[in-house]
Amino acid sequence: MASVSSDPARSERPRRRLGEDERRAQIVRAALAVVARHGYAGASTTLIAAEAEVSKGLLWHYFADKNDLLKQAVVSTAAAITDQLIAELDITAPPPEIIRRSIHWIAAWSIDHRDELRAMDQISRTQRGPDGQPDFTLADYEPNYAAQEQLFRRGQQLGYFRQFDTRVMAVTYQGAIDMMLSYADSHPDADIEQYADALTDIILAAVSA
Amino acid sequence: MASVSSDPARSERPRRRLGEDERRAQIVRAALAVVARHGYAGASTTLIAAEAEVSKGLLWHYFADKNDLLKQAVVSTAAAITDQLIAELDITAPPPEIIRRSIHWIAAWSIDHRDELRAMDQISRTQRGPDGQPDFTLADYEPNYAAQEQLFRRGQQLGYFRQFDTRVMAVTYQGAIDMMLSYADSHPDADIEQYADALTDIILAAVSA
Amino acid sequence: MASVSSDPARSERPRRRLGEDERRAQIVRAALAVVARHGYAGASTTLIAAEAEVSKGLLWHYFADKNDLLKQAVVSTAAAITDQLIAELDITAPPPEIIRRSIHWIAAWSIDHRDELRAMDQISRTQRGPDGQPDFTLADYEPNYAAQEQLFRRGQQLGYFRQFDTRVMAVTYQGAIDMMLSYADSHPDADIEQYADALTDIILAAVSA
Amino acid sequence: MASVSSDPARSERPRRRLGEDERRAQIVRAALAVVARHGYAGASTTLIAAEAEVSKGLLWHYFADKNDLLKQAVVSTAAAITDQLIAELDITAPPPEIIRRSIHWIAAWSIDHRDELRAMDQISRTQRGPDGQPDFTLADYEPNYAAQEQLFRRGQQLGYFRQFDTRVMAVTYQGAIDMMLSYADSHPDADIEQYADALTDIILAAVSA
DNA sequence: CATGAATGAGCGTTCATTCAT
DNA sequence: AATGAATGAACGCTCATTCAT
Repeated sequence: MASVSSDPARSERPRRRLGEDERRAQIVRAALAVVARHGYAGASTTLIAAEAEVSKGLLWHYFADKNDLLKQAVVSTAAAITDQLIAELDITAPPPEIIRRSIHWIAAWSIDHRDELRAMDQISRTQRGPDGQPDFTLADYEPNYAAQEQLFRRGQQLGYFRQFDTRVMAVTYQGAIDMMLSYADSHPDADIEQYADALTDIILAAVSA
Repeated sequence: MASVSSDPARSERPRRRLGEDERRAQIVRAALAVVARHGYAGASTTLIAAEAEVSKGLLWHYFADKNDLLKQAVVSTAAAITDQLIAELDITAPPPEIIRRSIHWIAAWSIDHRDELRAMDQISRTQRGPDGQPDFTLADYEPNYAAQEQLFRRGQQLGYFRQFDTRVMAVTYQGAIDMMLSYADSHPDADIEQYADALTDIILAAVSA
Repeated sequence: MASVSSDPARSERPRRRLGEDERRAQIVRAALAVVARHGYAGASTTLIAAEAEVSKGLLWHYFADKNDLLKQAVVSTAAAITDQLIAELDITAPPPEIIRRSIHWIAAWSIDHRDELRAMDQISRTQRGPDGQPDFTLADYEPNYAAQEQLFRRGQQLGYFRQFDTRVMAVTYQGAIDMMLSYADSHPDADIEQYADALTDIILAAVSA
Repeated sequence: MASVSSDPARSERPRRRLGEDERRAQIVRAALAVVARHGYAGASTTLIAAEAEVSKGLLWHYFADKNDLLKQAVVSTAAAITDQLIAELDITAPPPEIIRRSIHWIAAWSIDHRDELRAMDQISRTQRGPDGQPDFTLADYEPNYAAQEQLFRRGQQLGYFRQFDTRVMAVTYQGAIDMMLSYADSHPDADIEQYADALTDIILAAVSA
């Protein structure tokens, strides 16, 4: 999914003439790769351009500035992930089952996307605008929280779940998922499937009637 | 907050001489304040020195370099917090009670220490050494995890808690606390006492027999 | 010597684009000029960039760091000088004649290149690497010594010169040349042609059969 | 000659109460040692004060500034060397014999004083005043040159030496001595006695009738 | 007299951004 | 459209010098 495949004569510089969207995607991919490898502070535009095999100046053709590039990298990739998860999920299934499957799907998905996750985490936590204010806040999670709350409320209405504060539960749920990913990232030998099982058990115990 | 009183028209401050520990503490405080306000990337030594009302060069009198300063800021402040919490807690109380009190104590404590928390979070998540590796990792949380696991196991032995994976629960618990603090930070109008109540309810539901 | 001609009232220069080699040469020239004028310790990158009429940052486009710049300045200039001298010399002439001509050629040449000489001398004697060891040592003179020794031995074989320690003589010869240049540098009114005559007399007296 | 000998209770800080001259000498010795070890650029006042086991501020009690300290270090040490050499020499001996003995005495002396020599060389070649002009020039060698010229002229009058330019010869002679010391410094395995023999031979060949 | 904490100017270097080509 | 040479502001850090103690 990440590398070029349709390039027969790959000698020297192939004189790419890509459409605008492919170029943007290529640069975004490079940016995340560099942030994952060198950290937010180490991700210079020089490095990103080199990783994308593109000249430095071209970055400013496609993005207003470095902040804009990294912001778009996070936003577009996060949207893609959410889309994938939703496509994967059977939203008519019982809420406990949806939760179980979500946790496991994310756990499995994260194995092949550690770098993107690491990079997005770094950027969203570190980046600030010229005014010094964070570019990303918990407010950006609102859509996720809302969707999650909706699921919890449906579970409550259907009698699967007991009464609890759905807002706090949604926030806690996101935190639990993030911790699972961080934990898997920093404990490469841990069995993430097993972690997902244990976490599912805990979450369901917290919410079940 | 400025200390000059007897020389309003002089531009030079009178060069105070402080004991080593007070100066270190003063600089550490300034560093955390600046990181909280401007973010990790925006926290320049120039800004930190200005915040501490001290000349820039003095920072290197007390700290080997900027990394060292920020590392010590996190470590020393974290130790102070843990000490306070432990002193506050009655470890002979029933485990569910300990959890309830811990959550509420941290929630209350955080109100007066938002900046320190924000700054410590930023630094510990962002800072990397000269080799590019993070200065702080989840491994630094190990002591916390271990203590928390011990509490959960005691609760299980005493029959308060059901059987569950204490390691995953400990990680999830830390994540839930962090999210509470982040949430309170980004929703200044939210009632954190109420949040703490709801979170206690959820956590205890997850672990209780 | 300033190159702007068509915009006298503008403070910004028009950003010239030069070939790599010209720029390097320009910067090297500026570096030697600044070292000659302000000494090694006084030769800051700020001054060098200003002398080259170039932005400070450009230095790091062409040289790894300041040490690299000054090292290359010495090496490339020394190579150019040696090439010139060799091209000038008739190596089939009798050794005494070669010595006479060398001394006079260098004496004459030095008149127009005082600054380069002064600067190269300073740099080669002063500069140290990050490990604290000198960047240049007498070992770098070995090729010169070897060539000079060869000349003396040829003179001995041909019967022009008496027997003497060619190594010590080569070292002494280089020292005598250096002193001539230093003397000329610090006594601008002295007649260097005459000095060269007197030195030739002394050297030939020392070696002749 | 360099270290303290009359200090019975050397515990902690002996609370030295030295006369002004001893203090100056102590600091001068430390300065030369540090310059020899770390080079001119690496010789900070902090290092020098530490080497002298004296507080940093004390340096400004005894010397106007760092330049003054190093200048005095060179001047006073050079004077001491000259005094020693003169005391050692029998100035009534035949000039060729004086030259022979001088060269050998300096060669022998240098073995035990490499560090002083290295340091003095560095300082005298590198140091510049606030105006950018060298603190030491060949003009400072004038007394040496004058004395040396006098010796040569006496040799000429007595018939030992042929006619030659005594000024150029004096300059060359000093250069030859300096090269011997540099050579010995950078070739620790070379036999300096033998070098001195060979150099004497060359010098005498250059001047003898 | 002696100390070393404190200062501040200046350093070498990095890097996002611009713009001549 | 695309390049990368060139810019300049800001950075972390050093160190001779000062001065409160």
